[in-house]
Amino acid sequence: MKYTEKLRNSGLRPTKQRLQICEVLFNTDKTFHFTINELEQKIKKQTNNKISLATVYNTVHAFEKKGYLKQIPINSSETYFDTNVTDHHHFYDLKEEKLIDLENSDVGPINILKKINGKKIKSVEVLVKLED
Amino acid sequence: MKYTEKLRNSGLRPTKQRLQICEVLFNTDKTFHFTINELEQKIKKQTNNKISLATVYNTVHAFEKKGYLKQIPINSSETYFDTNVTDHHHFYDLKEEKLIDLENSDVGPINILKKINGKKIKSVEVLVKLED
DNA sequence: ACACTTTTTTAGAATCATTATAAACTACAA
DNA sequence: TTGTAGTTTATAATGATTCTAAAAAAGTGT
Ligand SMILES: [Mn+2]
Ligand SMILES: [Mn+2]
Ligand SMILES: [Zn+2]
Ligand SMILES: [Zn+2]
Repeated sequence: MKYTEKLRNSGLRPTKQRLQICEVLFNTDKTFHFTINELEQKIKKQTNNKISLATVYNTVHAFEKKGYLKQIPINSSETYFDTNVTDHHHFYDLKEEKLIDLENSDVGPINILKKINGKKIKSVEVLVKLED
Repeated sequence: MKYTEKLRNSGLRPTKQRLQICEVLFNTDKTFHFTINELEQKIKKQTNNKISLATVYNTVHAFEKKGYLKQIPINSSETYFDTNVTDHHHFYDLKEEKLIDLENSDVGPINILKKINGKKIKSVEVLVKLED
């Protein structure tokens, strides 16, 4: 399996469930945004055996901690994740409740002038809300 | 009462509860960020009579709809609101779980180059995550 | 003040995403 | 193979938020 080593290198055992979730998440050219429930649906469609919801949560959080997924800060009843872990930004279509990638190159350079004592910047994320 | 007219102009009846919540939210020089539960605590401290949690939710959402409060998009188990409804951005201190205002003047102008067909930009918000 | 309508408040129940539990199962190495 | 730590799973618990429906308050007209 092509993800076995990746998992092992991260200190995660390459279980059947994790490998299947890897396939769904990463075995594609395009990155995408998803909620846990959307991911569960995808898993159901793309694989034969069912993975328990708890495992989906556990795995997504494990992958997030390892840096293979990113959580997107947005006010929604469900948490959104992103398989695109590069530095980038988002449109949020309020009507469709869908996220759209906004590359760094589509946003001018962002220069944060204010400094907070004893703290360093971990990330800078822009959320552009869209309406009709 | 100084908020009676403001409420009436918004089509909201100036009830005792709403006026008290106005005092807590707006009768101060400084704007601030809060969760519903933090607001409930504040109300308890600053007033004698208790306001039911449902009313706090109702009022906050009514005020948000009228533009007197803003919701801040952030991944937290509780929703954060802001009494500062001007265009501005935020630091989020991951350790302290606290928001800090970041004025537009502390961030260079943000130019969104990508356009989405049939949609217009409603807001552009920057979230800067801070770590130690 | 009174009668009438509409809005608001309220306690409690319901919802629902997420997390915790703890028992069964699995990976892996000694 | 045997032991152990890690993982999965069904299910329960949690907790923020929303819903419900009855009581209270506010507004309106007389
Ligand atoms: Mn999460
Ligand atoms: Mn809300
Ligand atoms: Zn993205
Ligand atoms: Zn603010």
